[in-house]
Amino acid sequence: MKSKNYFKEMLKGAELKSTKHRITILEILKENKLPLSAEDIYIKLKQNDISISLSTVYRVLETLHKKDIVAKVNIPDDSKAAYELYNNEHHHHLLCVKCRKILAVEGCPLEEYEKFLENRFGFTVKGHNLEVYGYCNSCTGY
Amino acid sequence: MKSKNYFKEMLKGAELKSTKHRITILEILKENKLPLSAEDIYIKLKQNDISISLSTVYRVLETLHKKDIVAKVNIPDDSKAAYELYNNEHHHHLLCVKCRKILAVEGCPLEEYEKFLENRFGFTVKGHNLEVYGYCNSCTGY
DNA sequence: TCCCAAATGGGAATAATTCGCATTTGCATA
DNA sequence: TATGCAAATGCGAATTATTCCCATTTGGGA
Repeated sequence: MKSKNYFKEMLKGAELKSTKHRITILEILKENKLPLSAEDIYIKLKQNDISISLSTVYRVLETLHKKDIVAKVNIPDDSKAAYELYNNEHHHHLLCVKCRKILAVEGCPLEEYEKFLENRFGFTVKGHNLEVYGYCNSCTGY
Repeated sequence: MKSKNYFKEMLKGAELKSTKHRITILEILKENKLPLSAEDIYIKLKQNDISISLSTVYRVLETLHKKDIVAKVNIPDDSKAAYELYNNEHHHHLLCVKCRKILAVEGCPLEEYEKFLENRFGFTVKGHNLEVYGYCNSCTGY
């Protein structure tokens, strides 16, 4: 129940009402380390007998994204958007193009690069999207 | 006219027929340093009085993408895919979230990181998507 | 030149996401 | 604690981007 209050504060800080749906979606995102699509979340909600509209799921995710509470992730060669909490530590994903498994890797190699961009181009970096793809451990060589 | 033959060879190497449409699309991509959407290309073709179907533009781009001739680029907060030639030097984009201008930056900060991923996780890196967003020179501070 | 697999045209179909509007709800204030 | 209203939601329709289907055309090898 701690996270519920935590999320309430988070929403208040973003000037958003804390609704049951928003908090539940945040909790689902928190439990899942990997990015989920709107539909993934919708299905999980239904499985927990929570009545919600798919539009609402989209709206909640988009709202939270605009407030920089959730990240919108583009998985290569996947037509739908995925979302995850900007919680834990900043990380990136390795996508296996064969088995489509996603591996999260803590840390970020871009800090220096972003400073370079600011100095060299006067560009104020706000964030970045980085997805690495290739063959995972099990799929290498096939 | 040189590039035409160059593209013919490129297509032959990829076991693709060299059709007028494919070559024209490659030439459009070559002339434009920045990523273009399927529709952008379609419009450019129409402006040059070239009759083509939008489906064909999509198909050509997707085919060239699968053969690693063109890159499929995800521009943050843009619903459509963009494409550019895997020609010139490997580079990345800075997207200004205010004026939506895109700046290409030569070079890549990820070579070391990819080696690290291979060693640490046994992941065979095939490629990556990196887009940096923020405020450009002119929009900083507003 | 002939042939056939591959490429294309064009409209219909699909998938993901957004919109419109009526209803409900969170929360600030009385 | 009750009230009012802006914000959030439900739900079906609309929109957008992309893919599919199938009849027709075309590139390029024999």
